[in-house]
Amino acid sequence: MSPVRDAVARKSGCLSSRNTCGLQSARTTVSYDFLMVTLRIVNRDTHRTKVPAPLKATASKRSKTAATPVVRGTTTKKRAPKSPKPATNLELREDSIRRLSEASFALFVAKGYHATSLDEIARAAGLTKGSIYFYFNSKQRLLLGLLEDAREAVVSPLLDHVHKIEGSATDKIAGFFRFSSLNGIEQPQKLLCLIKTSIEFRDRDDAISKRIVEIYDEIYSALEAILEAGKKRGEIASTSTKELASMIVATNDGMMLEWHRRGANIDGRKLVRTVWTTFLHGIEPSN
Amino acid sequence: MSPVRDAVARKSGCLSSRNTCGLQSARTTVSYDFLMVTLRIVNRDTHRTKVPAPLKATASKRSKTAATPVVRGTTTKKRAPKSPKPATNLELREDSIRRLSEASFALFVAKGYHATSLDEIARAAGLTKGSIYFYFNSKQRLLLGLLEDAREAVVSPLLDHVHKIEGSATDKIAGFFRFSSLNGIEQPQKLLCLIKTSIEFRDRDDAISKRIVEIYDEIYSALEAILEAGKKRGEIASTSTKELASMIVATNDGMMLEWHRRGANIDGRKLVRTVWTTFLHGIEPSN
Amino acid sequence: MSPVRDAVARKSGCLSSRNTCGLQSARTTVSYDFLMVTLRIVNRDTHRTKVPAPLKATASKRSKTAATPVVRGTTTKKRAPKSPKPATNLELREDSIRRLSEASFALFVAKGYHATSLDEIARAAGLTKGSIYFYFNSKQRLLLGLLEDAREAVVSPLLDHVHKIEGSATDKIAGFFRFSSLNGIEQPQKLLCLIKTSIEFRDRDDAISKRIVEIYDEIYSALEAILEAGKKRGEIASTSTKELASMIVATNDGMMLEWHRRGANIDGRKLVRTVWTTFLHGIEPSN
Amino acid sequence: MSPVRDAVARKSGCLSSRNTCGLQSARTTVSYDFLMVTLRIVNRDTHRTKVPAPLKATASKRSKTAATPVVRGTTTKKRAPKSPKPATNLELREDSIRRLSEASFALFVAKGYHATSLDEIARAAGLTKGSIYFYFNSKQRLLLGLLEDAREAVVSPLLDHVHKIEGSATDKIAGFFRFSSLNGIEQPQKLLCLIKTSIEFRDRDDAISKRIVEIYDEIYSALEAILEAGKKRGEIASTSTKELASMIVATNDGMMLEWHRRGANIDGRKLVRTVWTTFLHGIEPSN
DNA sequence: GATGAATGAGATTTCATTCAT
DNA sequence: AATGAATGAAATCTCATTCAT
Repeated sequence: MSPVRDAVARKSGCLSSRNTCGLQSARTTVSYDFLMVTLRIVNRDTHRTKVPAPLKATASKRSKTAATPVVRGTTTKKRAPKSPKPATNLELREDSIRRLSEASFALFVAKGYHATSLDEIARAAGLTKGSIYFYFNSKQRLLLGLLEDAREAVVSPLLDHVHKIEGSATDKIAGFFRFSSLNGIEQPQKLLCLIKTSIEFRDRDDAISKRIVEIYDEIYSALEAILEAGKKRGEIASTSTKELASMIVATNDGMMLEWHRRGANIDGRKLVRTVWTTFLHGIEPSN
Repeated sequence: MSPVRDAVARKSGCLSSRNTCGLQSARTTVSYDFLMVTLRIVNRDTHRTKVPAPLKATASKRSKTAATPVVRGTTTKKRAPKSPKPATNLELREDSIRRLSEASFALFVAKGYHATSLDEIARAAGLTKGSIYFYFNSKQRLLLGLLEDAREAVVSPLLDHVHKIEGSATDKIAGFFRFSSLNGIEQPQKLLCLIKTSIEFRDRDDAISKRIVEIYDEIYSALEAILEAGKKRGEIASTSTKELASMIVATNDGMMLEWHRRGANIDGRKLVRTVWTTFLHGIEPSN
Repeated sequence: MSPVRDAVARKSGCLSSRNTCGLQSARTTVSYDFLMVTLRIVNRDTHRTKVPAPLKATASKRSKTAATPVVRGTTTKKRAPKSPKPATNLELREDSIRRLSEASFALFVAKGYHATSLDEIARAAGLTKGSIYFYFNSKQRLLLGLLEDAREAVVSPLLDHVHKIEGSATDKIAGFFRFSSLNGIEQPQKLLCLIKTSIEFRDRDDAISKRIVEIYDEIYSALEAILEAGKKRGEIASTSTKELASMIVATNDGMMLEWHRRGANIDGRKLVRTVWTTFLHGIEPSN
Repeated sequence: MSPVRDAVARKSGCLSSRNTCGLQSARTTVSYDFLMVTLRIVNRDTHRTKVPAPLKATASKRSKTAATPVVRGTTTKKRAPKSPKPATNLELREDSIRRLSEASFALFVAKGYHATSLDEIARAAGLTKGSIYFYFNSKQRLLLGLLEDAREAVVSPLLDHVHKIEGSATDKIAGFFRFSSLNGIEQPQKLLCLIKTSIEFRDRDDAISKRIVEIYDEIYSALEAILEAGKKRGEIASTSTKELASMIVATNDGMMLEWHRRGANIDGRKLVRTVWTTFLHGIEPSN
């Protein structure tokens, strides 16, 4: 998609599971960092967080309505630049887009698209409503942009990963599930945005619904291809492919949503393990 | 809740999965009645099926552009009664409440709470916004009422059913899952409303969130009790109880949502079977 | 068109050229009442103006933002009912629609469509923005409604009148011009709204442009039919019919706009006479 | 006004009626060059026609969705120069001003002042909003500048021309009308801008209204002087001078607007002829 | 019991304007 | 000379809610 978005997408990969703009309650944070990968990322972020709004050259002129960015403690009116360098236009641009994207991801995931106002997003991003329209052109396009981000950051890597797996169909499915759930626990924002949006925009006839259907169809297609091949090789019992693919997606999404729902009450890592085990061996494993 | 609500709530359990206000596409109807259990439920429903004139025919006295100064003057003020009998006040009352509840369920499931306006609901019910305020007191209370309905029609029977099952913990869990999924496929409206609402209202601090947490906690408690007992008897490997309970809920909800998402593209019955099998035996069943 | 609008349209015929919601400056008032017809109408209006907000039963609950209706001097918060009777819903409806229509006509004529905000209209009508959306569904539809009003109150009577004229084509054209200009001077609001809108929405591709083109085409068609018939009978020199029709419209509209532009600086009656004479005999009449 | 503006204003008289930024549809182009006078004017224009690459080709470096994070990065920062010569600063300056003026004229005429955004203008001119503020200081000043342009290019020559006419008052009036209408058909942009603006800004109290009143007063004064003199010499029937002047302006403006309204549906040349004839001899010429 | 009128708070969107670079 | 980021005020529009009838 757009190179700019691309540029940002790549960077925003480092959106730590911690960096939830203060919008996700503390409890969820608990279970985020149980995996190696997480640590690295959290570290990257942390070391960036040390930078305490060092150089105010970047700042936006006035942000009267723009309450201080939620993320940062310092209540400077000027937005705290994430990068210490004197911001060029391009940096400014990317920074703003990232702020807006992050805030949107966090809020859309926490409250849903319809229940989130652009004012909230702008405030959380330390910018104004106008800036949202400057970068994205409407609330809808904003979400479409996020979906693209999510697709590139979550779906594509997943399908790429699965594609590279060698072995039986079962291996591939297990690999799919493993990769997806670990990634989901690790980088929940984007995956959750995708899942929640797919639920909120079911059965509509707008651009968002269409894009979501396309994205999910990519996943279904990949899974069905694997299953079909597996059937031909006798690795998979010949149940209905479509429903099998749906079952996989259902388990994955259900797990993410459950984790999201219960927040700190459960341990994401353990939940993943439990679902895994069941998924592979059923609830009567001893059998 | 409001006493009125309550009185009606118990009855409205008979909200047939068919009578979806024309809001759910035809596809779902296909897969509803494929299981024995269905029949029983359908029967419950059927005995009220004297009621002819489904909503569609009655509904929307006025067009979409309702309030515009459009021709309307002489439209019949009285709505066509659903039941042919001379309507007593009580019947009128119950009829109106049922219409509103049905319309709300259908729309909240289809579009979500925030994206559904009271106008839409009133229109779909063949009444006016005012009547919603007459029976329920606000949009929030309306949803709370539906949640109560759903709890009584879906959750209570499920837990009752599970409670009566004799056998190992695994048997009970399997029974839970079986009952829930069949019921869910059969009477999706209420269960879906519960699930979708639980996602839309995650992490809030309002009456709705609280009630949902309570309802889900009932389920978690029941499951955890079963699991704990099973562990003591050595029927369940001693993994974390909480996460095990969550896994069960996740699988169940994920399946419902997936079915909801894919609509006519998959066969609900087959999906349930597939999820079942996997749930019991894992994806490597031939083993 | 819609009976409601119809009902209102018929009444608002008595929208005196004086009753300009205080939005047209005093000067224009000067030249309005120079014709017999005017006098009658002005009288009708005047006698209604005596009614000094007699019964406040009608009133709107609260009109905090709704500044007191511009037209009336008394600064009662409640809107002053134009008719003394206890307002039924229908009366309320018609009254509100009339208020909004009148205010819109006045403001659209005075400032143009784009430069007029709905807030201004609501304020001038003594209602709120919301009520505009209750009766009309958007700013665009509001204007479309006004155009319909104008067509029914101005264009249709004009064409009817011309149709009844017996005599030569020249007689008919003269009759057209006479009727239109007298009416225009008498009831300028609607005709001016039509003319100004036709200029403001030239060359667009929206519903308004289309409707205007249709309305003007009615006029062109009627004129061209007359001219063609006249040519056949040798009453009209065989110049191009289309341009001849356009010339007639141009003279008429130009005169209205000029009167509108110069306001109190010129005498509408005299202007009409002058244009008439020139139109019939040219600027070298002594010849 | 700004001296810059002034300097350029005089030159920009050569804004050809053809070079309408692609914003005026083809039809108008058809009827432009049908009169002798045209040729002279076109010639004036032509000698500047070395300038290749009309706006169309150059314009809009960026697409309509300008500010979205869309691919753009490497677009040439520098606009393609209209003149091939190595642009000095002064040339650049004049070129930019001309682009902006042309785009503004075209858009203000096509859509009106209020309905045209600075973004549209900038886009049509191949520049950015900022540049408008660099050269003009606000949207209002931009229009004031255009009005000055129009006055100098349209009104002054007209009055000069009329002043030089020798003969009776009738001759002068006829000359006024002839010159104005031919010029108007030839160079419609500026005259139309004047006329349309005079309608859009009627009755206001801002700088634009005032300037327009002044400009029109110049015309009225000139006409009234002629008429008064004519009356004294008995060449003009002693009707009211003011209304006579208004009639002349009304006919002229009405004709221009009608031509503007009907676009390709009528032949401007024929319309002018028809209006002329009627203006001189009335609709009963055979008499 | 139910309606339809009306409101006001807040949502999305537009846009003239400012300013650092 | 000109850009592009950003703003804030105001515009259009939506919608839950109130209330007289």
